[in-house]
Amino acid sequence: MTASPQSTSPLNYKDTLNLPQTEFKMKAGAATREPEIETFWDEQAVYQQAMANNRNNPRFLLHDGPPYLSSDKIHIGTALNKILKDIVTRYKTQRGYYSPYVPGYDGHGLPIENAVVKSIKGGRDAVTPAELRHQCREFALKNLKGQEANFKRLGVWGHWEKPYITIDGTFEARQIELFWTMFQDGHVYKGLKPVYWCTSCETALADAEVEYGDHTSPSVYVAFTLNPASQHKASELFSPGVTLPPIALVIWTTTPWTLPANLALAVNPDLEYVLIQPEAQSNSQHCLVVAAALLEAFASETGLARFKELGRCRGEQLADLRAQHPFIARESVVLTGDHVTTEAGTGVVHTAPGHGMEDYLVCQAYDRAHPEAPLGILSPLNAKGVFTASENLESRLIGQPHFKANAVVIEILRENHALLAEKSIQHSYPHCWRCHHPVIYRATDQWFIGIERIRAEALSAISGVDWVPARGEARITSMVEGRGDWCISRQRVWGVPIPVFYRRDTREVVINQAIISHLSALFAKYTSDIWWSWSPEKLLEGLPTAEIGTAPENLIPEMDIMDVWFDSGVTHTAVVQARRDELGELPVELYLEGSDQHRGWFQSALLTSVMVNGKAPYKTVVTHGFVLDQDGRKMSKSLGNFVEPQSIIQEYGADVLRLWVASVDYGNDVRIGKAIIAQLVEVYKKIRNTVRYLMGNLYDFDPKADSVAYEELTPLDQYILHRFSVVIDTLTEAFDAYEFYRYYQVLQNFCVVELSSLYFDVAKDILYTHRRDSKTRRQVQTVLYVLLSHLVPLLVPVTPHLAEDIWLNLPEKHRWTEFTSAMLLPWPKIPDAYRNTPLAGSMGKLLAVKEAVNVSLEAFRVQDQAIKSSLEAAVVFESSLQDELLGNGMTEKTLAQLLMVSSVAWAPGVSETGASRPVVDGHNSQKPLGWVTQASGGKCERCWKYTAEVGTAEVETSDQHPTLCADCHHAVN
RNA sequence: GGGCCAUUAGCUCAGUUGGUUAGAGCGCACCCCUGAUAAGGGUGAGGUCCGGUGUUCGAGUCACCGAUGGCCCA
Repeated sequence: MTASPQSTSPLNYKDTLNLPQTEFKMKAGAATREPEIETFWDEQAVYQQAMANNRNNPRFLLHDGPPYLSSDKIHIGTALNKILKDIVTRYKTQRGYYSPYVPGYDGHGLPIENAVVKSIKGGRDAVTPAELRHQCREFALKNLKGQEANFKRLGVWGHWEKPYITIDGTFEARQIELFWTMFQDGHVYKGLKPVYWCTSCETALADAEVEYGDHTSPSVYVAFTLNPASQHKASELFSPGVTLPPIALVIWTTTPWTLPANLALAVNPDLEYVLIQPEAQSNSQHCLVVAAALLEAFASETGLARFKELGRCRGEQLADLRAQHPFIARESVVLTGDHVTTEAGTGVVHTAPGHGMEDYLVCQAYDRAHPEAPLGILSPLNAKGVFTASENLESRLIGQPHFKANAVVIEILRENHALLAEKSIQHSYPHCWRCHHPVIYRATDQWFIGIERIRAEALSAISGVDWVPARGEARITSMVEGRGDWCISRQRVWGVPIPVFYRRDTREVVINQAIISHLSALFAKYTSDIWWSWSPEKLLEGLPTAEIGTAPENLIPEMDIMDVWFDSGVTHTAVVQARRDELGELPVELYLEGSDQHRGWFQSALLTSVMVNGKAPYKTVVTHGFVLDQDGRKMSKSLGNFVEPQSIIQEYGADVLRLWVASVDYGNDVRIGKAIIAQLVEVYKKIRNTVRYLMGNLYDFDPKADSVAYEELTPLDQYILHRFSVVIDTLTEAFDAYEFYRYYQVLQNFCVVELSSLYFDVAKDILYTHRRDSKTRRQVQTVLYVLLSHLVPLLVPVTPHLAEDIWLNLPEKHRWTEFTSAMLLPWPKIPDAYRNTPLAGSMGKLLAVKEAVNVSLEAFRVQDQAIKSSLEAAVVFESSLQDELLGNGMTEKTLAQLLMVSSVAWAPGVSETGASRPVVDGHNSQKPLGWVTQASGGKCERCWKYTAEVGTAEVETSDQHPTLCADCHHAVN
């Protein structure tokens, strides 16, 4: 490279152009840039500033549902949830609402307890409950730190200095106060409920703590003979007018030891049942009832060779018949349940509510419908699984462990002629995960919250809430309509204690206002850990015996803890109400969680809120679906299809992940994967480069001094402003309706179609080649500045890092407010004058012509190889179109600019001459609108347009620039 | 096994109360530019509207059955 550039070199003219200048990088460099920006936000306390700015405005409170602290990492679904929330609070803040966001964490519960137990050498028994709780607390707090860092790295803003945590002493203090409130109002009661029980470990097990494995059990068929009144009814049912021998319903069971607790027989209301009479010599003197579909299997299993059918009926007709218990002086009532199937057995199910979950549920339903004669629950076993003395129980059974009781029961059945068949089978059966012994269902004392009394009120509260999407209302309504009482007892240690004592002498429950107030103050100070490490005497120290009701020495503390759903359920009061000075009154504006929370948090919050506050805790509930992989499959270890939010952030940045959240219709399940992220990266770049173009071309523009009045802008300028106003309206509507994917679609479309491919492309010529301070250039810059100043705030809710990166790269003169951070920018409002529908109509026609010209130019370029750049072409339109294409401020010059050709001319009845291509209206191809031809004249070395002026004597003699057109000649001088 | 939901182009989304030839952007292919340059522009090809049956003059849209996937429950 030795030759110096010649004065006529085109390269020289490049230096005379007004090319873009900006410090704003094309590449985001998110991995390093985003954390810098987050540090800036922390240093500037932008969240606190934003809250302070809106402190006295109307409130919009989104109350955070607490993620569970079982891990220090966050799942992609949690990221989706947090980002959605962040989009909402940022947008509402921009709209002027006071919209604080207090992050929450859920820190009690079995998964944490189990994880900690696993890490302890020697397991649960190696440590005291107090020590175990200490470790659980450490574990939860460690995870909180991890999750918090992950959430902040998503760009989520909020009150990170003071989140709420369900394991805080102050929270626990509120929680037992709320328990007391419900207790006082009669919502809390003690009852029996079957739970998985390991008689070897003598402990209750959660569902997650049982493992299934093979087990050998006796399989017996047992006859339950109807009592006399029912005998008559059944007889009429199956065989009217005929006197039948005694009728018995036949059940099948693999747990004969549960027969002493039998209280009912369940049939399926929709199944057909058949009554048969075995022929003599068989081992039954009764007529037998079984499901018709199972008759054949039943006959073969019991060796019933010959029998005759006496009649049939539907299950629901059997309801309310009463049978005699085969060996206890008690009746067993026939009830109906959909859980009865024809998969196995007889279609009549032995029902012992103390020993089976379905049995329990179906009996609860029966008791709700028959409050005058409830069945109740029987479970005559102690913690070791040994039969205890109970009413009418055979003495042979008392003292027997349940697994030995099987043989005794079978013996008794045989003696009583109730045993139709017996054998041994192998089947899948639940076992304890610790000792691997078979487990049983055993009814134990549990604390419940009654639902019946508040069900109607809860349902009416539901109908007053705005559910988004709307189908959520039907979902939670049917769940609340059908649910039973809420068992809040858990036989664990990592949780808030159920704050009651029992008297040693009378076993009476002791709880009162004085005790709760006292405990609450202690919990707030020391946390509920003291329940496990302090004696009742110490817990109640300073409280007069008179206020307790008995001497502290006479008290035993309840050892059950509360269901974690109770913890998180009451945050409306334990957090929002408790911090009402900061957060305001209930109900809050919004709960926003995954759709699984219809059964979880939405419901636990609603029920507790209705009980203590008499209303729903929220005005609106938004739910989102689950995150699946790009093939629509659930993420699982075996498929190895997990998408980690951290890895996306590391590679592409949090804003790309946030853009993903904004791009999907979260009302249904959403997908994520490599290809989807790749697409979002492209869109992110497009938006970023759109802004970069704006910034680069405004470097010499002072909005105060250089702006051009709207009326003096060109039609294209005004059209873009019109389109932009429509876009902002649409985005606002989309955000108000929580339809963020519309934001994504519309914003992307605007950047691609209106800006990049139309306006920016056309404007380049003016921006680069016209004189710096020319009016034409200032017109364009005026529009660019409006776009920039209104676009940045639009980016804040979804891509805050990008918005801030722009703001920090903006020169002082381009900042339209004095805010230190883009996060404080209000939502944009565009002047009404920019809405110009008539202009949009006329410009629409011109743009259709531009499309048609583009097609012709493409053919001219590719097929004819007549041009390369479109500036090498000119367009000759049919003269009659002149009125349509010009006017309204449009001239030949601006029309050529719009079409990006060198010139536009008119000719009557133009026809193909030489190298040319017709311009055809796509919808009406009969006659061409005109023709594209090669531009005539010389190429201006500066603006690259072809004009007759280049090289003419006039230009040549006047200065040193013989290769420039007239316009450039002016611009250069 | 039951309840609820979803399924339109490779991807993300539109498709009015049933009404012409089902749209957009991205991606892809080809081409242009090299003065937004790890950018920009143009043109074009992509659809068994998950499948089947039915209602209707007419179905992506309504009804029923089924498939796949998801959530909740058992």
